[in-house]
Amino acid sequence: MHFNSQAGAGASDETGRSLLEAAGEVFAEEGFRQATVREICRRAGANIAAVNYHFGDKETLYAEVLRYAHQKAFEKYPLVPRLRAGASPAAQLHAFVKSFLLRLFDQGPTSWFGRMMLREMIEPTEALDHLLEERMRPMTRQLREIVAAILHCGPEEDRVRLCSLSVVSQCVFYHHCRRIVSQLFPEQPLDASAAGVLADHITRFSLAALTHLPESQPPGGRRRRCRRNAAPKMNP
Amino acid sequence: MHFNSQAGAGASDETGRSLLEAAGEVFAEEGFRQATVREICRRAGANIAAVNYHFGDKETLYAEVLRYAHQKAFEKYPLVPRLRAGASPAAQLHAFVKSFLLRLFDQGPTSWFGRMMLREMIEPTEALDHLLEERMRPMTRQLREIVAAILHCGPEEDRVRLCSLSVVSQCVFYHHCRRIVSQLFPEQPLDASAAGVLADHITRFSLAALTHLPESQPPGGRRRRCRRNAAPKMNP
Amino acid sequence: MHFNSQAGAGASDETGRSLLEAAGEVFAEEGFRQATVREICRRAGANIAAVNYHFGDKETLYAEVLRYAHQKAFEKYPLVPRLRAGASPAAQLHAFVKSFLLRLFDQGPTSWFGRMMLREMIEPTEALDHLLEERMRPMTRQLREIVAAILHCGPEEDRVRLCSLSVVSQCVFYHHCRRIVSQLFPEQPLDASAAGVLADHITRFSLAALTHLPESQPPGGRRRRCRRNAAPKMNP
Amino acid sequence: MHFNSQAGAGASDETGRSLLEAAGEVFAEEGFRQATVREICRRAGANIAAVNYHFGDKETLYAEVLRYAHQKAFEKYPLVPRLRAGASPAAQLHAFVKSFLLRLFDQGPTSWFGRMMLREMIEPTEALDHLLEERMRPMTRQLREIVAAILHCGPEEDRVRLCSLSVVSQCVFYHHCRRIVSQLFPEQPLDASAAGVLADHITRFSLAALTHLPESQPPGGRRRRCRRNAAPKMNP
DNA sequence: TATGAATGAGCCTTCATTCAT
DNA sequence: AATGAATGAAGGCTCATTCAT
Repeated sequence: MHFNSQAGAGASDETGRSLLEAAGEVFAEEGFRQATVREICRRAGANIAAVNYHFGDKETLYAEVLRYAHQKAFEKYPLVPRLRAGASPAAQLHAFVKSFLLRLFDQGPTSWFGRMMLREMIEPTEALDHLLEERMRPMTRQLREIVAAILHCGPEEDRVRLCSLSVVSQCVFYHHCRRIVSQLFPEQPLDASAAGVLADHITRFSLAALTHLPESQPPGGRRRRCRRNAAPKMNP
Repeated sequence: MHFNSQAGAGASDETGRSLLEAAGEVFAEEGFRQATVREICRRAGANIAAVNYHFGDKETLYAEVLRYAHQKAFEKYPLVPRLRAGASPAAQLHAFVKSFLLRLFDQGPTSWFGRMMLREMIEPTEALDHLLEERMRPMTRQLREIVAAILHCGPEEDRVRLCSLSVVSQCVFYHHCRRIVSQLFPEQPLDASAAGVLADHITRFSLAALTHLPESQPPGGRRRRCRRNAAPKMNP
Repeated sequence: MHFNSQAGAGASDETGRSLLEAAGEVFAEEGFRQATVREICRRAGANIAAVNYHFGDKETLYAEVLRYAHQKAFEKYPLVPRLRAGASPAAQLHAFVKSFLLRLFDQGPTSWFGRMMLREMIEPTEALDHLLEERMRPMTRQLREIVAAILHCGPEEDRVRLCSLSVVSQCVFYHHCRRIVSQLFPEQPLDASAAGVLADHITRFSLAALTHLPESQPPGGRRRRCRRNAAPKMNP
Repeated sequence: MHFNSQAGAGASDETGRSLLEAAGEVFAEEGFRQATVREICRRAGANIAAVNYHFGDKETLYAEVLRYAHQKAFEKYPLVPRLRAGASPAAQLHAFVKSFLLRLFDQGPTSWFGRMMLREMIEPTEALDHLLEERMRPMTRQLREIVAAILHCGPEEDRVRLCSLSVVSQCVFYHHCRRIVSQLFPEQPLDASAAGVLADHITRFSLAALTHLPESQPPGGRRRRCRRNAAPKMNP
């Protein structure tokens, strides 16, 4: 754990672990810049100099925490939920959305990831780069494949990307805008217990969209069955 | 402009205006807490004490800027775009989404509002309360009415709320996660010029969903017109 | 009133007078250093620059206020209360003490003097010098004469000075230590209404002392009537 | 010494002690509000942040200094000076007055207490409350008992309180008004070396008063032994 | 191996004063 | 004759970091 020590370190990783846990809480609550080393050490029951001693500096600690948080979240809610072989794309989408939401709405240490990512989205840190390429890209790939399967087209088409983002956006939104949504719609539950209901809605909404989306440039042979409503005249 | 003076103030107001503009930039970039009065004054070409003189304190300045930013954004892209009388709900939805996106993706002073709201969502300020109730609620009301018209039901139903949020979530997302999306999908343009394309997609996606949404959890006997795709078996 | 203007000034001394009154309050409450020009101007309903305009600077204003306060206090409670010709020294002492106390315990503008002097005693200002020599010395002279008359000796003797200070000390004390005395002895009234009672006690106490004070070096001929108690053996 | 650490602290404590000493000087000179942390740190040879680190904030430091100053003053000049058993009330009074004066007129660290109390009297701090109740009340109690013994009455009578205050007032006065007295009476020595002379005078003056004080407002028939001087006609 | 002590930059705010009008 | 605007120094305090032990 000690940033100077050789791999394997000493017997007692205890302080380092306490710092990691405490830092998870504080970074999730305050973000990188507003979090203070003092508060982290206080919660970890460690000396004020412990962060610098164990991790070098605040930034390195943050990167470590982000990785740790990601690992925890994806350990509990894996990227690829175990589906029976041959699960339908619709079922896969539902599983994807639900695990996505659970990751964000879970409480305790698991929640650090979602809350830290929130901050990263509007104020990226160097620490994000690695995570994005190594960890996030597979997730987007998976979603694109599910969406492509539903759309019956290749995963690289533009509309697949746009539709994937539309799906993700709904998942992220309920977490991201939780506080404002709660104030504007007090009747809308937004805690962990609501993840199921939200997942159902998001999946249903997205499936309805995906399965009835008019093709931008109708390729010709492909026909939509529910023609009546599917092609809105936007500027009547 | 002076925080002690009555409305009407003096002739010039120049410094106060400079501060407001500079503060808009800085608050949008840094958020309330991380923004520093020093930087604001520096950019405004004003003395370090100017904020205190003109606005009393940092918090009041922030509230003033938020109000100013909101006004600018909604002046340029009004809440209710002028539609021909009797415009179809679909057209109204498209207009709503497009002006929503333009507000967020516009550059210069108009962009402050969206960026400040971003921060407010994860770290609300007292200044938000008033804005939320007075300014945001009408917007949500408008959207609910549009969605309700498409769904052929009353605006207070749960699914109207959920669907409205699904629409908004897509608009917000492209702005909120702009940086991450840009990195994961470099091919996806996300600047102001893309607002049209995004608005088209979001509207098309949402309309497809709204017009084909199963009315609720299919109780079993209920049959959808477009049976094949519309009622996914989520856990096959 | 204007520090630049010729004697006679303009027609409207109004702002200057307001400043003087407001400054009296503030200086009495806060002392010279802690009083702020802002607060003075605020209370006077004047512009922030009014003090500098009318008086040059804070220090000059303070000196002006001190003189003004002294004048007010001694106008209301003159140094030499009108006594019938040939009043006994005891009666004169009582009158001196009482007017001294009234000056200190009076409320409203008259109280400024006592409260400002309080501050001057522990943190003298240049403004004090003039007042001390021109105004205070006559008062001490008067008291010395009264005390000397009671002691049947010349006003320049050491014991006259010491006894005068003992008298004054009691008057000053109840005002100076008002807050602490009030907390330690809540049953002791210390407002303006108590001035009479306090004056009676102080006079009685001091007269008893003065009339029975053992002479440091008993001059021989002079005999004390009440010998028994008057010469305490301090180190038995 | 560190404000977070338990009593016992580290080995050195050197800076904390330096701060305490420097703060004693500065607070005695300037009072709480006008004293600056910067100046304290400068005199202590410590960093500007040292006060915050060692004491948390200026206010806590002040409270600590007040306690420290009190302790120093009463260590050197204890409340109850060692009197031979069965010392006469007069001797006790003299001892009380003398130690009181020595505490005030002593120089160096011992003088902080008196000078800080001076400020507290006209501008009490929260730090005073505790000191007043815990430390000052015993002193007033002691004096009341001495005075009561001289007056041959119970310590709770009104005149005991008034006379006690008359005694204390003289002690306090020479310290409190030192500067003004020195200017008006340059011949009056008021440094530590004068404490003996002043104590003698105050004791003699007070004893004379106490032993010859008319028992109350002479109701008319009541006759004093020393009729000639003791019952002044205050308004002849 | 680990820490209490200390650092100096920087935070927001308030101050008496000055300046252009 | 008078003022609103602006100034720069200084206020207490917090910060991540470093250092000697």
